[in-house]
Amino acid sequence: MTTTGFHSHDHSACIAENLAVVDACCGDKGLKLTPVRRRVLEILLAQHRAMGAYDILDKLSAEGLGSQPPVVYRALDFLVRNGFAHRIEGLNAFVACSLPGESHAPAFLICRSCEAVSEAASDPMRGTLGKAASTAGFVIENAVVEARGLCPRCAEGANA
Amino acid sequence: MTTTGFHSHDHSACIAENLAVVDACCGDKGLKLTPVRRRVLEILLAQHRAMGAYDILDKLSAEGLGSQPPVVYRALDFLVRNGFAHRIEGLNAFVACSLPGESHAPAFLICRSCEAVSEAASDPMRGTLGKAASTAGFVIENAVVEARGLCPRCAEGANA
DNA sequence: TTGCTAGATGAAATGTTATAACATATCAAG
DNA sequence: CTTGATATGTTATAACATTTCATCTAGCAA
Repeated sequence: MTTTGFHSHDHSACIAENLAVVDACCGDKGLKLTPVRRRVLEILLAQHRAMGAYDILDKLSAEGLGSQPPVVYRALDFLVRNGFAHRIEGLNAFVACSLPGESHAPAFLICRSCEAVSEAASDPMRGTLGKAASTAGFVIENAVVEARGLCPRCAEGANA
Repeated sequence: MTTTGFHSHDHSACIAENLAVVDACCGDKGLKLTPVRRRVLEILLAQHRAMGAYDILDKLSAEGLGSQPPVVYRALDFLVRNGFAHRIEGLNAFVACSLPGESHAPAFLICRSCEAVSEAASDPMRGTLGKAASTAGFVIENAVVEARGLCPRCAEGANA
């Protein structure tokens, strides 16, 4: 079980490595990581938290990289479609993917206090949900799994 | 494993029974099922599908029961808080609860074709997600589990 | 080189979902 | 009949997302 996001780490290396993987992946697949797309990914990577599209847009436009909603939504769409970022439905917000290039059935642990987001592998077809689906004759194509609660740091703070 | 919503049934009885349970439940807990709240629940019960707040609002206002967004959002808030309805995050929409009065950790099967929604019991603390959380030291308070795909009827149609 | 094509971007307007803020009504308890 | 609590009505606006159309650029074929 790999989860990332709640433990401390060399964050600039983490960003650099993620970007390198995405770069390579785009090269392989003939995808273009244009300046806007790259910058949006960098903004997301700068924090292991969910950001709203308009928060990202504020940053972008401060840098002169486009100032209208479609600019950021198009970039996010590219990143999400290609698995470099994920949408958090429960927050109407976005996070960088922790495992770009890997196959994806992500589940999220979202801290309600600090809004940090951690990504875990999941397997929606198994367990209760899979059974319910097969009983009902339902064909699962994808699943949203988002747990909310307290991250280790905030849980500790809450007890104090 | 109980799932509801995809099989055919006596729908007017299904509505009546659900309302009766909710009525009783409100009586027990001293909650008021006012006309607006009751009507919103009826509108949701009329179909085993997710409806947007503004769709509901249209119906309400056609009947003279309040015509502004807060009216419907407040009614939905009441219904969701008390477990008589659920919010579907992936659709920004709402469904009536299939098992009002029961304890709740619902998971949803949502047909992308006809938008029918079926509710299943889930147990987010178990399985992959629970393991990931305990490994990370994350305390889950609640979870959103929404599977999208094709319901039996639509799956059959798609194969034809 | 020219010109075609597809994908990416810029910009304006609009659509959709949700809440803030404040006023009013209703009703049961004292 | 006042008070306090809860529910509603109403206006305005915040927050999130898409449509539309024009323009630009890279890659490529004639």
